[in-house]
Amino acid sequence: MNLEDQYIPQISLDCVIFGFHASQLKVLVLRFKNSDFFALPGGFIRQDEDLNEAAQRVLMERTGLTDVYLEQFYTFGQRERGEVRMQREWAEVNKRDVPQWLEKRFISVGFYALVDFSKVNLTMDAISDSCDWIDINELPVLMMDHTLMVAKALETLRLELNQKWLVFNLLPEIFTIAELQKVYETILGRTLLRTNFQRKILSLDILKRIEKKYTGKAHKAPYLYRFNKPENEDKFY
Amino acid sequence: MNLEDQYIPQISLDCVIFGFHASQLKVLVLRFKNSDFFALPGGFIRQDEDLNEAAQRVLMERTGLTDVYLEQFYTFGQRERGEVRMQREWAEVNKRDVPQWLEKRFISVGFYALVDFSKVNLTMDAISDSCDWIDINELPVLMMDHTLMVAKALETLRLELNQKWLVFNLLPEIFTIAELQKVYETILGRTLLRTNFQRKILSLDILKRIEKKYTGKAHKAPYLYRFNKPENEDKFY
DNA sequence: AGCTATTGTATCATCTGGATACAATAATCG
DNA sequence: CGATTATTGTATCCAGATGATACAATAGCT
Repeated sequence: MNLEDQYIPQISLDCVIFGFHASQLKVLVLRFKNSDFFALPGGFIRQDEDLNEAAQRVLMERTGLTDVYLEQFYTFGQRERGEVRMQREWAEVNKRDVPQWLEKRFISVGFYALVDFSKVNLTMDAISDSCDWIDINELPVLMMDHTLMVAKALETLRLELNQKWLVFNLLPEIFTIAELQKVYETILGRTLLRTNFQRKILSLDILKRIEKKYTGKAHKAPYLYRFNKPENEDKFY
Repeated sequence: MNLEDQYIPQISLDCVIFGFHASQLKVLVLRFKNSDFFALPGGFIRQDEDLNEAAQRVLMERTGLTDVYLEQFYTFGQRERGEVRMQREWAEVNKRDVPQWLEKRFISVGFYALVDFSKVNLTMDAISDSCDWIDINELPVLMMDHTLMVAKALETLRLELNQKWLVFNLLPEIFTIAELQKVYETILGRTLLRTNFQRKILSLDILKRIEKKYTGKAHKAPYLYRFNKPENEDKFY
């Protein structure tokens, strides 16, 4: 069975995978073998597969992640997204032919994912030789329109931040309010007043207080919390 | 030149076109020749054409509309969107063969458009024999997943309503605050307090008061306004 | 034991939005 | 022709949310 029969031609998907670590918002970026080409993890859609399922599969195959918060944010359909040239350059470097199937123009559906950094166990695939978390403010130049994709994904994330309970996907099960606040601040790109943030978050009645945290630091220990999803999803903020 | 060379295979796009008239939010729906099949206006993407341009073109070709507020809202990639069956049924009714090209599974990018009802001059295409504005609450059963598309488009519209200056695309150049309020109410699906709506809208500093309206009605005449887009797009609501 | 950095909570002022009141006014009706 | 009616424009009161500041509690350090 050839590629054309197995996958839908001229459509791809790419994933902007967000993680949070050391007070920084990070994106998972692949580096192609024997090259300085960086790209987002992406893949194709099988003929007998739902688009959204394909995204889950691609994410799994290329990064080992499963059960991830994953959502479409935009479909990139520029005539000249740059793939062909880039693919060729990469193929030259690697002394391989680009399959004819890949020569054509592609339309790519962009997904963004939110993952718990601490749970990620990266697996490498055949073409990429490194796969790293990179601070959103220190991204290298990415292949094709992938830089635009990250920008657009972040924009969507900011917009949806206060519409859905997204942030908790970026945190471990248990966390402090200070950590939670840091996530908000990093995504929004601005600082928030600690006391008011605390009041607001607690008033939402979505956090379950667990116990005191042993910090080992020379100051009062904060409480630990767990996200407690409310039954009534209707109202928000 | 055959279809396969001209258009990207297995990708389509569909448009949910919103208009406002007689205090109702309406959607433009096509009815196929010799059938009871209703569908959204849609089309395909040329090999040498941007996705978003294709949407503008399709809109133009099928409805005569140009310069329209048009935006992606979701990409529909269910394995079984129902096209094949529906296409066949329609083809049978019309004693025509479905081109092989169309037999395959399609992924469709959904766009929504906001148009000034008063400016629309509908033109019919070859396959549809009627093209009507239908109240969003009185839609017939639509082909494939188009009913879902309308629902998702409306959801997006509601979300973006307070993020961007969308509503004014649905109104003529000049309007009263009462008319503006009616648009908000219809989209949001609930009534708003007149006095507070007026205060809020005027405080945003986006309306230019023109003159008094001669109504011919037995009561105080309202002012007319024009939308005055602010330079600073940053802050909103 | 006192110091320091941080946390948890209270409080005050300000802003925003819901609700009500009321004067202004353009036609119509008696 | 003045009273009536429906609607518009604006003011005001009140409750709840948010911004800003104050301060006591506390875990480890010196």
